[in-house]
Amino acid sequence: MSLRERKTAKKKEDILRMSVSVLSEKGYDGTTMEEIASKLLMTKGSVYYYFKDKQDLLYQSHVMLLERSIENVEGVRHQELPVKAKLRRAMIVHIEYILVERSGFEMMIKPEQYFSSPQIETIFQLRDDYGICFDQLILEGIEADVFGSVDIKIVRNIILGAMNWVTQWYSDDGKKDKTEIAEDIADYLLHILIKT
Amino acid sequence: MSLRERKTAKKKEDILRMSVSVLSEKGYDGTTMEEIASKLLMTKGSVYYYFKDKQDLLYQSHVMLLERSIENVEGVRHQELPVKAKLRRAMIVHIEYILVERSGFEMMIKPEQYFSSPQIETIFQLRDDYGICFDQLILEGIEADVFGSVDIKIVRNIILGAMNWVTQWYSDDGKKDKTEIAEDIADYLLHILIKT
Amino acid sequence: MSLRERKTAKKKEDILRMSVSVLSEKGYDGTTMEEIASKLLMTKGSVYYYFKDKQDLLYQSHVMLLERSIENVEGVRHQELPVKAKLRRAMIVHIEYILVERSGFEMMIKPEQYFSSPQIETIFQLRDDYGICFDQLILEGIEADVFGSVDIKIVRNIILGAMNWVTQWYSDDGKKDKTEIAEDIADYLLHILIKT
Amino acid sequence: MSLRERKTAKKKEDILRMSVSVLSEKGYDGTTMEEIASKLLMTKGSVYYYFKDKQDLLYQSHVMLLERSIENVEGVRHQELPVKAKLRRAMIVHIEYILVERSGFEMMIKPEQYFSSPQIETIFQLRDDYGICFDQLILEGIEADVFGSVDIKIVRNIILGAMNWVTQWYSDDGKKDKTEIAEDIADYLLHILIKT
DNA sequence: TATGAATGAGTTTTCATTCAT
DNA sequence: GATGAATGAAAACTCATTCAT
Repeated sequence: MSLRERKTAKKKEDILRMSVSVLSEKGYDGTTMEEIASKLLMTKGSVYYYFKDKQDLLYQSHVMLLERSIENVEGVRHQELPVKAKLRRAMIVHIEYILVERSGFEMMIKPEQYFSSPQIETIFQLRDDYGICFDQLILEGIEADVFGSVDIKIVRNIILGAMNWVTQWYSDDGKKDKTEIAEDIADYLLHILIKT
Repeated sequence: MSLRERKTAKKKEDILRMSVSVLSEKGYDGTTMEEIASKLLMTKGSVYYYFKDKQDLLYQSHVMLLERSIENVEGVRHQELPVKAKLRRAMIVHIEYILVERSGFEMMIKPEQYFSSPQIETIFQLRDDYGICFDQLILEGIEADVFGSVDIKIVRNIILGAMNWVTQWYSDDGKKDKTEIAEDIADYLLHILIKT
Repeated sequence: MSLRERKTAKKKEDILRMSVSVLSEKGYDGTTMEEIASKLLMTKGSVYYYFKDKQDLLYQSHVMLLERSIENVEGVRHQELPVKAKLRRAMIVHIEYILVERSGFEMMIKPEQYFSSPQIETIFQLRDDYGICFDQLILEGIEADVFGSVDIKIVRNIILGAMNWVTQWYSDDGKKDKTEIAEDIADYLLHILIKT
Repeated sequence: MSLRERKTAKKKEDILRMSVSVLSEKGYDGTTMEEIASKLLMTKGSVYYYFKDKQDLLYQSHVMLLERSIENVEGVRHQELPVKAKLRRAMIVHIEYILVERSGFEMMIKPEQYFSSPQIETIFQLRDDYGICFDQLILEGIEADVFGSVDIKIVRNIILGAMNWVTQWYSDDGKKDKTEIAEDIADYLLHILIKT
């Protein structure tokens, strides 16, 4: 990759990162291109140099977010850890990521509303991949007879829902910090799986 | 209340109900007043006769939804049932309601994005009231020594998150119907609370 | 005129009076039918029973105002007074009327903007009649050799302009009351006419 | 100021000028943004690029008009002329300006109707400044013992009223042209001031 | 007569998008 | 590559007016 290409890629990423943050604060329609641009000290026109249209920007932001999340969890999945600890870790990482970015997962809410055919498939695919990461961690536990034989799909979604909801209620000024909250949630959720 | 007044109230409710449904399908910005109106075989102007503006319509829809949810759960809370069964029932009722309204619950996600000061407080109050219903059910269980002594706030939010997330993944054409899914989720979530 | 007719006429006048006052405070476009109606504790519909449309209401308000003004000045014109005192009196009456109604003459400003052919002629006719009242007072003075031989049309308009402008600057909380101001203005204006 | 900036400023002024003219012909509410734009061979959108909203456009038009008027009179005030001639000149200039712009002075009538707090103060300030120009010319005359010792505030307002009213009755097809009318009015008004 | 409802035409306003420079 | 300008389509909202009861 030439210097030029690298510069462009970097700029694109900057835009995406900012776009994720603005988008998740104000929502897709609440955010204007003007706004994203001006937060980056650019003009609208420039943003259009890097992205085809607003759709495209939202889409790529979305994909970036999902890919990062997957990387996070995949990272954990390949660690050498007992299965229970591994799932626990994955949950903690996910929650922390959400709380740090404080963002983005709201915009995951209704992808059908904003994307259509070629894009929506990718999104769903990534979402699914993400779910599957957890499925596999659960499956591993069941096979190791550490977890009870639950309905994986349902339990996975309970876990995802409980975790993603955290942005709705967690506040920095409570007595627990992000990590403590993440640990607590993870521990409670494990109760669903642990064999007794 | 006179006949006329009752008719007006009825109309308002019709509009609210439709508005909830369109709004939750297309989102706040994706929904036009035109659309809501035409689905009710009215004209925009008529809708504006009943509601000050789009904001107002959205706000009242939202409030209606929350109030109904509270009624639902309160209804369960006053039933004569063993505490565990009661919480289970409350969860099932909540999930079924969400799935039936398939519904404005997405717009519950970021109220700050759409409402401001005088309204947002009411919304948060109602949300809180709703949460407290569950808190009390949990507390009852703890006091009856049926549930372990969990951190109520965290567990309540895990439960709410897991339940609300259901709109994201449940599909009518799976092999389980709404009630079965609701029961399954409730049962799994009870594992978090049940003393072993 | 039957009782019924008299009642109707009375109601019409009430509406006109209120309409003049609202109209002159908020302007033609700034005033809604709703507003006029509600100030009279009526509904829009009722107002439409008495007046064909908003146009008509404005027009008749306008005419009422002009006719009253003419009556005022005509009243003075037929008094037995020396010509100078008579003109002075007419001016005072006019200014007081304007200040008491605190109204209406602003809406005289651009009749062409609001009225068209059949109506505009009447308005102009009345306006003219009003001007002519003053013209005749001036003429009387010239013929009596009390006033210099001025260009009547110009002087009349100077006088009208100076008088009508008073709503723009007179404030009740100054040290002079309405009558004093009216007298002062009248006296100064007479300087234009008085032979030296 | 760069070329670009100058171009922008020019465009803004063009819009203002056109807006003044349309506004004064049709009144605030009678004028649509569409109309202003199309007279400038622009689209509505473009006008909004330069002005925040209709309010803003009207406001700035108004201010421009007032500022120009002040400049006009100030220009005269600093000429080397005998005081009586100077006031006469100022009046003529004012009347001519009004008749040429045939314009926006109607909207001077009820600024409270269209503007509110931050704007209205500026408007009133400018109006006042304008009045003060005349006050000073009058004062000069009194001090030079050319004018009698009149109540300046009242006389100033008589003069302004008489002059501003001219748009109501002057018609190009009469036998006198704008300048002649202006001179006549000025001369008559001087009678109020001149010592005898 | 009076009125609550409904209507629709008209206006303001916003914003993603394009494009010449 | 970047940007200021311009555009136009879409949406919210207003209000005079009508009409059945």
